[in-house]
Amino acid sequence: MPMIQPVRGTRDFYPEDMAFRQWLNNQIREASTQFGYQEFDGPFLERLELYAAKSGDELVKEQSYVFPDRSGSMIALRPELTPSLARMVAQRGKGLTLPLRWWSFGPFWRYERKQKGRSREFFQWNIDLIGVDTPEADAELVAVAATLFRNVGLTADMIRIKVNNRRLAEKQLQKIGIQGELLPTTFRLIDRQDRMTPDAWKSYALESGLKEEQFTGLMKMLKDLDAWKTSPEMLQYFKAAEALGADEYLDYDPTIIRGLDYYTGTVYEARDVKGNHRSILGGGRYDDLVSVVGGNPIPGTGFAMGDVVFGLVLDENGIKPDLRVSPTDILITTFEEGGESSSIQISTELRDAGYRVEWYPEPVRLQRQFKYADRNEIPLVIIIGPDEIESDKVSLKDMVSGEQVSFDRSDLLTRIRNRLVG
RNA sequence: GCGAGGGUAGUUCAGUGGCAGAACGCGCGCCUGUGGAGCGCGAUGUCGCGGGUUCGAAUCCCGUCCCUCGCCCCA
Repeated sequence: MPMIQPVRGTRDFYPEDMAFRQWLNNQIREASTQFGYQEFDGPFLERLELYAAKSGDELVKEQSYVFPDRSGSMIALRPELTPSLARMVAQRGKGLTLPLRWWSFGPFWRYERKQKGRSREFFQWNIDLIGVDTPEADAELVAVAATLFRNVGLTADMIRIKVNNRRLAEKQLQKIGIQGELLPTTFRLIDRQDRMTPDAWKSYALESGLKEEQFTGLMKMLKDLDAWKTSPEMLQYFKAAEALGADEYLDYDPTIIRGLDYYTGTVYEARDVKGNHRSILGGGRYDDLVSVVGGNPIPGTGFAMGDVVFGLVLDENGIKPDLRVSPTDILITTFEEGGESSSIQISTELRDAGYRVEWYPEPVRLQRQFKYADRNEIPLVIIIGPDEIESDKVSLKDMVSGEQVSFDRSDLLTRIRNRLVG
């Protein structure tokens, strides 16, 4: 029988992969909770309409896994979390004590062509601050991200967070006569600049309805790295970021505008400095999302970070953690067959004392058993063979130092507790 | 949906018409109850699948499936 293919775009998590996923989850939990954020999660399945309400065109029509359930309702595997969050907030309505600081780490699905940094099934960290519309709130989110980066060893010369503000951009565009219907078009245009050649981009701009002088104005605007100084909101934002210790990662970048329609203020994304990867995280302020799903308007700000690019960037910078896969503290060697062997008895005794213990499940050559302990980086090995049983002793080997001692079996727990032999 | 490159041992790959290979990993021995380093020995396999050309195909031709990378979109 031929091997059945895994579903395209999914990943198998072997123990070593699972160790990384769990490590990432822990790092995310650590950074989030340091700022008082509470963990939550939405369902993995949602009604399709929830996404149709906002995320709009591409994400819903082209990239969602959609299927009818047995009652005929159209169901989607969640492609993002923000609409669920908005729904959950709207549902509880006034019962919630604002502001809300919520975070989540879980799986998402997008039906797209697999490529570097992108898979169809991926994990994402979402974190949001809801109920406040101050620049300080936006700055806090970036500070949480910066905390994670620092904790895992990603320094400011490895990655940058590029920030802009849509209200500022709107104001600037207004000055060159771009407003109304031309505004979203121009945002999309800005978003695509780095993916097109200058010539192609220019003709795309003119086709989109920009006049020649507006195009020139736009070019000038995208090169003005001081424009943020004209925005009180951004001045306040950068000041807060500095107080929060996050400014070392931050750059103002007028070309950052972001594709999603619901952003209203601050927008940002983190990229690796070398530019070898897609964005590590992206987010911003959305001030009327909750009302879209039927609640009272509540402002919010937050971002999402995918696990795939994050892992690639850690790897490239040589700071991906070397994680131990086996949880075992102590391996008990086995010499004899039979259910009542001393090996099993000792393993139970040590487990009752709170240690993580495994016994070698068959009496193979000792060499194999030690090799097994070595490969799994098990720090301690107990040898209990005919010699030990006859003299009522136990031998203990420290796999790191290589030292081995023999002592009375009755001393076992004390000797283990003291760990280092001698 | 469009474009490019691939598929040979567990893994990474070499092999372009004539015996199916290397490295790493794995197993065994040196070492009768002791891992990591070294040396020696050993096992690897539907050459993605189907068809065709040929005395002979991993190699050439046709078809097909799958993987990777890019475009689109995005974490």
